[in-house]
Amino acid sequence: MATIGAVAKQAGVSIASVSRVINGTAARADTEKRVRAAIDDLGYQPNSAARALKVRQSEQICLSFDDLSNPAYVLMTRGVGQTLSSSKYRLILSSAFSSVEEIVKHLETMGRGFADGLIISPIYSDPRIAELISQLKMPVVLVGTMPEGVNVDNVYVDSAAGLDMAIKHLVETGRKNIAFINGPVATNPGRRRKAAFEKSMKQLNLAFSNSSNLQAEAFTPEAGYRAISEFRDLKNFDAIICANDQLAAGAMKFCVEKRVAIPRDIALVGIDNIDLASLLRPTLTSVDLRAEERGQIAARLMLKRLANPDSPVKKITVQPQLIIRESSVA
Amino acid sequence: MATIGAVAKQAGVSIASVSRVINGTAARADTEKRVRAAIDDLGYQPNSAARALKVRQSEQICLSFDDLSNPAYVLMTRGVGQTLSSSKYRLILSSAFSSVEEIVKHLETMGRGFADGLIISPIYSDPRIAELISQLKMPVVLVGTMPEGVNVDNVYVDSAAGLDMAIKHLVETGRKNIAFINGPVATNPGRRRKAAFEKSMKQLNLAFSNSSNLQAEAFTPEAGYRAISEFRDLKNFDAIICANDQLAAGAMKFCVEKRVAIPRDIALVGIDNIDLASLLRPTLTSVDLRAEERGQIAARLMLKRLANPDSPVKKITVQPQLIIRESSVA
DNA sequence: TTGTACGCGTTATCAG
DNA sequence: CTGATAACGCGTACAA
Repeated sequence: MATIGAVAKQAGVSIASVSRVINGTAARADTEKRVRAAIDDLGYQPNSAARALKVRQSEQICLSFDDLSNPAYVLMTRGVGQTLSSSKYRLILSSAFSSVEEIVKHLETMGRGFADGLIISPIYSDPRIAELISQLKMPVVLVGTMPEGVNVDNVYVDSAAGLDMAIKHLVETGRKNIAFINGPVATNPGRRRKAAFEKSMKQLNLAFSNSSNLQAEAFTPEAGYRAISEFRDLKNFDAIICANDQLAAGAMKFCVEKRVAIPRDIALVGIDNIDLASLLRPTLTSVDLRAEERGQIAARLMLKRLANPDSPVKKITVQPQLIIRESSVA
Repeated sequence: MATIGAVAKQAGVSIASVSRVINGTAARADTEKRVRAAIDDLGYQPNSAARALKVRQSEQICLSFDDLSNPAYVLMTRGVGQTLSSSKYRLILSSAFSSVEEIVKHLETMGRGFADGLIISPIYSDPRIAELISQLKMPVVLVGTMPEGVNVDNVYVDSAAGLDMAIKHLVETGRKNIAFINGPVATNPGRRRKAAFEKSMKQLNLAFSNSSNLQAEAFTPEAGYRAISEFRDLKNFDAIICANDQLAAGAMKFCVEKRVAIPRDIALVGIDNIDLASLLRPTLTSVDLRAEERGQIAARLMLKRLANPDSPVKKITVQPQLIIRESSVA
């Protein structure tokens, strides 16, 4: 590979001049022209390792989350990727964190400086994670619930409000007995959605019990299918809210098989509004948590922070939106 | 951030010794112990830019493809990510290539050395792309159809065989008039699937014409919906094959709305076997192109090539599998 | 405006 | 087995 030295020789100038041309510092017109010609000629590309070593910047941003099999994270990744693609930063992806240990290990490697910033959406809460994030020397944008004691840029979606919208919508359309199929309550979303559900139900004076509140073992369709099959009697309910669309898809599948009519017998509402929601039959009413938009916002926050490291920490809250489809209205 | 020098001072040894301990070269037991203690103490992490500069390796692998909104690529990304996560390599993602220009630009930046290898799945064929890939100094694994004149590791799925399986399955289950909804024929998959469809149809002596061969403007459900609505009369057909599951989902939606019964009036078959296929109603018969597995294989090929740069070029062919579901059998 | 020379943090060579 | 030291390729004082 051609180095800056080779370009300098070819152009008959010093390496300093080549560097200046590349980095846009002043240079005489004809110098610049010769340098550019040499660069083209040799197909020169600045070595990123050398550059990174010198300027202490990798031009890379790391995006970390639990798992790419969740379409909501795919949407987020798309948002981040889109925004980053018009910047100088590359996207490095780090997913598949099945345990707190793995996140901790990953966070520790951040010290190597291979990324200038970290956008992270941790599914688990753990003091170690919070501690490590706080100690990172690089900018961090956290997507999701901020752990205790962490103070970084944050993009947050008010999923409680979303759940509330869903419940109110169901009540307004005449439903009275609402069940909830949650994901693992060991996760942040699981815990938060459980709390939000119970709060809204109480506020609206709606009855609910442990038996109307199921916990699936994952945020997947299969888990949703298994979860709904554990209800003693579906006839006790006229509506089910699922903690995400994938769970809802599984639940819907079960209903179809058991000839439970949706929405006539039971209304079904999901969360996330992934593409799937409009392809199911009946189409699925869902609370749009704007994952792609959150990804874009997170990336923009990161770019701003990188450009201006000392600006005050920002928290951006995204409002969910209820997308009403066939699964909840006759 | 602590440097290797700081560790050396703290441990009372030379930086060379620290380096040796880190890289596992011989060292006396007590030297090693002191160095390790110092490393722990200072929370030292080797700087990856400096290391990359010296050893000419970035420990990063770049995965490039068209677009993350296609679930098949998400599967592939998962496969690659999984395999890479148990290696020392990081995954850098480069998607959203809407034009040949962008791919060319991206390929040119590869010369910067920020990645040790490139796994690429180009949706477009272009001589410039082929040329650039051939000239890259780094290992490349190509997922998909090899362009003319390119000679790199390749993982290939015999989608023609898959299409053939689908057609035979339809014929065996009594279908006679088979239509094909293709994606953009400007793309590699589009072109190949068109050719494969026509070849299989001829071989089986099945009638088909231009009017039974539609071209959607993208590989999306919306495009599938619009495409199927352009058939003059659906009654002319008793089966439709779609170039991917997303197109099929759109087509299915249209059929549901128009009260065309699937599979009674029309059988529907998709390609890719993404999660969606088993969630649709009716569930969708689909040709599994094993995207996730191809991702794993591609990553493994890359790791092998990196470990052994001079081994002969490999081509691994993956066999598709027809997953029969409700949309094609009564 | 241009060129020389140094240093970024590592690894690897070569004497001891 | 260890320590001093020369690269790796680039950016930038500083001097011209």
